[in-house]
Amino acid sequence: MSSASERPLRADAARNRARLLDAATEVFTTRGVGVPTEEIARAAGVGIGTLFRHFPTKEALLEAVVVRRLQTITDRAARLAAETEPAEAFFACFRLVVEQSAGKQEFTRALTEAGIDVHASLRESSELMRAQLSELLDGAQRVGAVRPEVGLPELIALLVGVGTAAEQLAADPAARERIFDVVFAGLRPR
Amino acid sequence: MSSASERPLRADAARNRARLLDAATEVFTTRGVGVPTEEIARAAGVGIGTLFRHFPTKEALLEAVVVRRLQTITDRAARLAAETEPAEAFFACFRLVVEQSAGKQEFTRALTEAGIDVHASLRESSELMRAQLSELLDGAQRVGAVRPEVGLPELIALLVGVGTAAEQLAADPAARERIFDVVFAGLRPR
DNA sequence: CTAGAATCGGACCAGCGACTCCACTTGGAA
DNA sequence: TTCCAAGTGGAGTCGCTGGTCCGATTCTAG
Repeated sequence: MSSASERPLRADAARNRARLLDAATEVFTTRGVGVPTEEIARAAGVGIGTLFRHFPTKEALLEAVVVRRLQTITDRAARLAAETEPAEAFFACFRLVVEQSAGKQEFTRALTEAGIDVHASLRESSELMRAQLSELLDGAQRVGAVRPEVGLPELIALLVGVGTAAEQLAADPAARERIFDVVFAGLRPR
Repeated sequence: MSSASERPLRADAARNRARLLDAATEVFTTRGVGVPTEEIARAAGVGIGTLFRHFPTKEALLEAVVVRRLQTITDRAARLAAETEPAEAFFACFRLVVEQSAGKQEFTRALTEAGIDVHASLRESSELMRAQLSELLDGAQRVGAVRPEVGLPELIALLVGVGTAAEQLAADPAARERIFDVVFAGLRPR
């Protein structure tokens, strides 16, 4: 519905917008939200003026990046959920979410906010994500693959937490694997 | 040794220094590292000049706060380790560390850096903490209370991760308890 | 009690980074 | 091809924040 309200962008404008989003994703995720806006413009090969024409605020840009990322992940999760049986789908998605948000404090924070408060545009996509996660959790619990007393908030907290943990072990994949082992084992019923 | 090299502070100066540390701890942990230095001075009831006299840099102040916090935790952990048998000590310390660093991104980051790079003063106290943790882990593993394949880096990553997770569930102690349940269960051998 | 060394405090400075403005360029409809 | 609305870019504005300076204000030794 939002795209319906916008008149179509001129070809070059659309290209620049896309470039900005890509550059912002890259820069924000690798160097943190603290980087000057100008860096992003430079990385995208456009002027700062152009950046602010497309995104009225630095925050708006960040928001756009996060929304896009949330959507991507939700989509993949949905596909996984549809194609795999519940238990496997649940654990695969857990991995997916953690891996996709690895090294990305911003995204982590976005997830965090999913449980607290968000701007309108974020609200929608994070709601979708929550729904998807809830469904997966439900399925896995029904099949007895996950302890019944774990709720959605705990799942989200764990996702964020494991994401943080994994981030620290970026250099050591084997150790990261052990983190998954531990948490997955803990999630299963005794 | 560092206190030996300093001449004793004048009474009021010492008081102000302590106030600054307390205020900084409070403000940093509740509102993030981003708060203006001046706020801290105000919270401590001193002028900015005084703040910078005691801590030449904002970073130095943060460092002092973190060092103090690390020491406190390490001390408590050591006491726990001495007074309790290994398995219980390990899990109690896990809780202790997580709870003490809850809501404190700065401290979390400090712990993070414990695995990466740190300034000289931090290095010392974080090294002590690491040693303490290593000892606890070792004891618990020797007693068979924790999977043998979990190493110190994984433990630290988990501490940070669970800290992050717990932070999100600040409003819901029961849910937080479930996080501990899951992770502790996962840490135990099958 | 008093000198003067140690400390205080807040006006002031400098750099940085988000955002504005507008002269200039360009896509694409006619 | 022409024209102009849409779009561009980057110099400049502005507020904020870390950090300095120095006259005023305590402490405390003697």
